[in-house]
Amino acid sequence: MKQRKKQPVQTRSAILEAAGSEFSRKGYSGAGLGPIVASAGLTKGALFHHYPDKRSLAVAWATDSLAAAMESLWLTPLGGVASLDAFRSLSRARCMELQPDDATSTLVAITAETAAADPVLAAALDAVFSAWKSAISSLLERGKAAGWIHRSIQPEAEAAFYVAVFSGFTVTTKASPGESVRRTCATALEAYLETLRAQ
Amino acid sequence: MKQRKKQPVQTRSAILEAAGSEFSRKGYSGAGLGPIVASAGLTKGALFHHYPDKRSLAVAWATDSLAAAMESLWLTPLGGVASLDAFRSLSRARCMELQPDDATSTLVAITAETAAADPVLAAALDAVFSAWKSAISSLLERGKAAGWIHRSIQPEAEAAFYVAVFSGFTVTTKASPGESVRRTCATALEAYLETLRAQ
DNA sequence: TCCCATACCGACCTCACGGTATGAACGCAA
DNA sequence: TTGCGTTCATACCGTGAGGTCGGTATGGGA
Repeated sequence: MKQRKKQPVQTRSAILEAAGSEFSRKGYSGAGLGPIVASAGLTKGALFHHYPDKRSLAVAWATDSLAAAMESLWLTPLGGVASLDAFRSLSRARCMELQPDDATSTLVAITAETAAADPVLAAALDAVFSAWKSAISSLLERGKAAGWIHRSIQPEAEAAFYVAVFSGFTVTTKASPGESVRRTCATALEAYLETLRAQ
Repeated sequence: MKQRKKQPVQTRSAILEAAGSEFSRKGYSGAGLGPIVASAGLTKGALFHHYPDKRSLAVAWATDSLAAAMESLWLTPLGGVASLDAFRSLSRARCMELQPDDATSTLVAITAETAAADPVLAAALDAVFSAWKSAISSLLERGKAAGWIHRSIQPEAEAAFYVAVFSGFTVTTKASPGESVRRTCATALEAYLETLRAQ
C-alpha cells in the first residue's frame, strides 16, 4: 500500500497549518475537513486518528498554532518594548501589516463566530486573548515603573481597551482592505497611545 | 389544504426576523434554513419563493433589518447629539447594553466571517458600517462648527476609529460577557472621547 | 363572475459534510 | 526475527444541509 513514513509530529503540524488556513478564510462552520486534509496532503483517517472531532481540531489549533503566532507576533515584541515610542512604532507596524487572513484577524473572527455557541473553543480562544492582554498590561506596568507611562493609568483597563481597539481594526480592515484605512487606524492608535505618556 | 392568508409583507419580515436571530447565534455558515423557517412558522417553499437562495436572504436581512436596527440604535440618537457630554452618555449607554446577540455585535461578527469570501454580502454589510461611520463623522463636524469638538480633529478618521473601537468591544464582550468588561470599555471610551473636546 | 398571477405548502432531491470501520504499512522492543 | 502498538489510507455511512418542484389556496382585477 502506498504509505508515507510515520511522522506524527509533522502530520499534526501540517493538519493544524491547513486547518488554520481554512479557518481564516471560511470561519469555523464554513471550514470543511475535506479541504483541510487535502491541503495537508493527507486523508481523513490521519485527521481523525490525531483529533477525535472537528471541535477538538479547532481547540488544538487555537492552543498550539494560534498561541504560537500570538507569541511571535505580539508577546515577544511587547516584552522588548522599553519606551512609549517603541510601543507606538510596534503598534503602527502591526496595524499596517494587518491582513484579513493573518493570525490576529482570525482569532477575532473565530471568537466572534463561536464564543456564544461553543464554550470549549471559546475558552481556548480566550486564553490567547488573555495572554495578549496580560502582555500589554505588564508592559504598561513596566512603563509606569520606568516613568514613561503616566502614573494615573490603570494597566489592566487600558490593556483591555488596546486589545478591543486592535480587534476592531481587524474587522474594519476586512470590511475595506485598502491601505488607507489601515493608515488611519494606525494614526488614531498612535494618538491614543500618546495620551498614556507621562506628563 | 391548510393555508394561511396571503401576507407577503408579514411573511418576509417574519423570515428576516428569524434569520437575524439565527445569524446572530450561529453566524452565517452555521445558520440553517430549516430552523429559520420553523422559527418563522413557515416552510421552505415560502422562503425560496421570496428569496432565491441563502445568500440573497442574508443580503436582504442586512439591507433591511440590520439597516433599520442601525438607524434606531445609532443614526437617530447620534443625529440628536448636541454636546460632547451627550455623545459620551450615549456611547456609555450603548456600551453598557451590549449583548452578544444584538444588532451591532451581529453586524461585526457576520462581517468578520464573510467579508473575505462573499463580496456581495460584504457590500451590503459595508453599507451599514458606512452609514454608522458617516453619522459619527457628521456629528463631529457639527461639534467642530458649534465649538464643542477640538478644531484639529479630523472627523472621518476619528469616526473610523470610533467604529473600530466599538466593533472591538462587541468581540471582547462576546469573549467575556461579564458586566465588568463592558464597564471598563465604557470608561475607556469616555476617556478617549474626552480627548476630542475643544480646548 | 371568472381568471390568473401571486403566495405558500409539503414532499422530495442531491450532495457534501462530519464521522466510522477496517486494515495495511511502519517502527520500536525484545 | 517476531510481535505489537502507532500511524495512516481506503472505502464507506448517515444525516442534514441547501435547494427543487408540482400543486393548491388566495385575492385583486377585468
